[in-house]
Amino acid sequence: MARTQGSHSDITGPKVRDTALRLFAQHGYAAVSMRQIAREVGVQVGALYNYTPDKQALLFSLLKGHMDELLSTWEAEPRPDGPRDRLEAFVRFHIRFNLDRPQAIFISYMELRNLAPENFAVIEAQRKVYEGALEAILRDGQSEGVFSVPDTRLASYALIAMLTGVNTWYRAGGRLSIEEVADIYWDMVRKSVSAD
Amino acid sequence: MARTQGSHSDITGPKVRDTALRLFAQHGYAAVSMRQIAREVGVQVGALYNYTPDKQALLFSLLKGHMDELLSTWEAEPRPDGPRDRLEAFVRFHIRFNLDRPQAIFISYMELRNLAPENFAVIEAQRKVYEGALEAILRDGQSEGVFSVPDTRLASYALIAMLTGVNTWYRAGGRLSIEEVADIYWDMVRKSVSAD
DNA sequence: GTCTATACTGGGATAGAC
DNA sequence: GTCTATCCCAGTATAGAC
Repeated sequence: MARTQGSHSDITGPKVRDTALRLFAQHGYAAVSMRQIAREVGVQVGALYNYTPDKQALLFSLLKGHMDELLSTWEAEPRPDGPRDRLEAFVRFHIRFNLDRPQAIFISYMELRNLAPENFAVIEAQRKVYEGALEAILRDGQSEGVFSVPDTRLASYALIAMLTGVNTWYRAGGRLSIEEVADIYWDMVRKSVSAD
Repeated sequence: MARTQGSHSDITGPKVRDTALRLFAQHGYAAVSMRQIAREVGVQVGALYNYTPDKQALLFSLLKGHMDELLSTWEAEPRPDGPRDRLEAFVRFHIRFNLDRPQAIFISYMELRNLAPENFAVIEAQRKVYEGALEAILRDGQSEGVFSVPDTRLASYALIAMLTGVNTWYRAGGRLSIEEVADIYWDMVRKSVSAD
């Protein structure tokens, strides 16, 4: 049946989020106006406020949705036995997950400072949970004698930064597939913690 | 002798740059207004335009000055013999240089997209020169058999990201000195390329 | 749910007096 | 070199008709 003319909440809603994500990633939250989002969605500015109370809530919703997905996807991953295989699983998961959603990753790193303090606290706590998973793997491996890491905290920071950096240069259709990239990074990570 | 009242170009000029650097790093280029800069400098808005033709030129000037300093300081560093020692020198230089000027480093990574295209091209070219220095070291070490790196290009990206990541967590007065941090990172870097 | 119209605030930049 | 005043445009957000 035909809908009431002008009623498109199931189309416009996602479109607002997709457009905002794309524009925030491209130009930055502060540089993107609600007018611009509306224009690219194909509605008038006022209509946006049916989908978000304000611009800040839109940013927070995008980041929160992304972090929720990151944590739940990671927790649903198979959990191999032993720190060595778990580290490899983390490396491959992180690269794959990040390269699959470059825009969300980008704003998750770039737009943290544009979150209101209470929103920032929520995202920051989720980030710590995720990074804590890596540090736990390193700690286990260290105490089991499978890894040799001078400082597990620093090592987790170093490895996260290294892995996340893939997004700054990787372009789909380049000379390497995601799997090949993951192989190369895993080789460096493995050696850096003296595994195997 | 007393200067003409209200004439402070030698004080105000640097103050404008310092203030802009600090505010851009803290809130982001797009989120900072010329009015805000003027307020914190202690002048009226109109006075700012004695020191920069516009806001964009102010950002570019900060980034350009930073990149110039990076390249000239690196080129003035002692250049040890052999890829292994040159890599160590690069690692320690990068960490020290970056931790010494966190704000400039921060905007150099975050505000690239807010540069006008012609300005972006200039900064990007300088960045490639710097990163090329690391890749050259890796290539030399690989061909001399001192390193084992599956892909020197990727390895240079990976290492740069890892080293630059120090700035996201390091705080002066924390439990580790800059030298201790550099020791730990050098240990991981060295192992990741199978040196020694 | 979307539109048009508008309130209100703040943006970058300039002119001209001192 | 700085100030005051101002131009012009854009921002977020809301009200009320359809």
